[in-house]
Amino acid sequence: MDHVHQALVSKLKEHSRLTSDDVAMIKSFSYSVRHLAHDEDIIRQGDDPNLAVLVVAGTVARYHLLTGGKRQFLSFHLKGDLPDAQGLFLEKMDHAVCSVGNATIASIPHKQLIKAFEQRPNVGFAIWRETLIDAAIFREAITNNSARPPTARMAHFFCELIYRAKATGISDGQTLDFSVLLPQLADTLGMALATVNRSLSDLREAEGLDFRLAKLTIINWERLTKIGQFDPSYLHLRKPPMI
Amino acid sequence: MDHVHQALVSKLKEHSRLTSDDVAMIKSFSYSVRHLAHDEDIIRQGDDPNLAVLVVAGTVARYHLLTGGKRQFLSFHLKGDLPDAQGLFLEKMDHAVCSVGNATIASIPHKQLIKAFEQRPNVGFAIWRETLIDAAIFREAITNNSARPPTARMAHFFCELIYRAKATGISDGQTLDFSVLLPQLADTLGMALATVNRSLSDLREAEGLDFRLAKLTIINWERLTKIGQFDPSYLHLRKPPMI
DNA sequence: CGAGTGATTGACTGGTGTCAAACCCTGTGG
DNA sequence: CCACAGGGTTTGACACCAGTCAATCACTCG
Repeated sequence: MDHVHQALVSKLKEHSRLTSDDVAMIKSFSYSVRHLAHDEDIIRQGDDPNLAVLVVAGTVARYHLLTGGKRQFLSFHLKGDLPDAQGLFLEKMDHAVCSVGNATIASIPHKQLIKAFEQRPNVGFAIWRETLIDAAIFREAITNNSARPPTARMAHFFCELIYRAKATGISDGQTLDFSVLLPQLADTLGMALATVNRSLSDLREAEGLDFRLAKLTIINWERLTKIGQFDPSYLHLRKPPMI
Repeated sequence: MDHVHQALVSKLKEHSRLTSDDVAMIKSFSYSVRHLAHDEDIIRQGDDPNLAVLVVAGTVARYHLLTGGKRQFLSFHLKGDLPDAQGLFLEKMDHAVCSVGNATIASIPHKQLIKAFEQRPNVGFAIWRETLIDAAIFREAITNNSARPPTARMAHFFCELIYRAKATGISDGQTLDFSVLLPQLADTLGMALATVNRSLSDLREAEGLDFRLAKLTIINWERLTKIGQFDPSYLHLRKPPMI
């Protein structure tokens, strides 16, 4: 099996059971690959795509474009994620998708996916579950950005990120390459650039984590989860990774 | 057709096309009805429900329970909504569901729904679409609570609410009974109670809306959408209502 | 070595949270 | 009929956190 299909199968297996027939169905998907530099738009707000994007390497983000040009980042996606699965059933994109750092994506025609869902409902249910976990992550983001003070908010954000990275096997749970810039972090967490810096140095001094030069390093996981009040149950993983 | 089935069919038709066979399938669902007073929990965080909740009348809310007892409200659901459709495919509830004011709900066994999806994929796709719109609403909430100042945030919140109410036919677009209390509004929008009051009186003075005694009144829709930067396209309705 | 990009720090301000008091309305009971 | 209690709302005073803006620093690349 090539690594594109493998990425998708592994991701779905994080939360769903797949039979060998299900896997065979997934293996039959055709796709085309594309490489991206930093901050390239993959899909724009208002588009009506007929391809589904699968992250193969690197990071991809979703964002709202606001009046005035400001962006609000909504989520970040790692290897195996389908950042625009919603495009399967909703005509117009209500947000955009872009690369964060160098990234590689594969595009799968919607038609093939829909046909697969009709033939093997279980494949559909797995991807449905994927989109539901997506929604759970959004809910957590609402809470994070609305109810937690800056430093806890920052801590929680990185807890989720490294936890998901560890679950998909692209991180050992200690370090992660994550080439987001600080102004983008500000547009993710709903805080000013100065506050991003202040909370990052808070977390450095508290010996929770260190984030600099696009490299995240966990110093003390216990402490970090405590600061960020991080409880991973909302990620609905069948086998939660140990960090 | 009784009004419970009708509520679900109408809701799904807001965004999806259903054949008469699809509708017949939905009509076959059995259910049980329950009446609720204000602020009763319907499902708790951590539950593993085997019934899906359908709002028949009144309002239902979802919320996160935080350490310390504070709540973060995530969304509000009106007639026809399935506030815990995610329970269909995710084992443990990562949030709770409760009533807001008097409400009536119907519960449909998961098994019946899953069987329906297998027999008629199109019914599954319609409910999948429903959950995707749910996710779109969450995304908008992230942006609203993270990127908009208090008054705009409040305006946007009520714009969405009355717009959705109008779409499902339970409001004329001018007034709506909505028995949320101000402290709950604060826990929804991520602001202090004092700020809730300040922005409500801002909107009153700006002649955008009036909200008092659990009754929402739109004074000037144009003005309100402008203040809240409200663009309803994220709700993905086939026939957007005119207000 | 200089330019450029991004990170960091500092001074300042204003908005938002906290807290407490006052208010309003409704329902109840003397 | 009025007094009172209670829940919910509204207002005010005040402190402080977080936003804005500008200057400085660090690093990379030409």
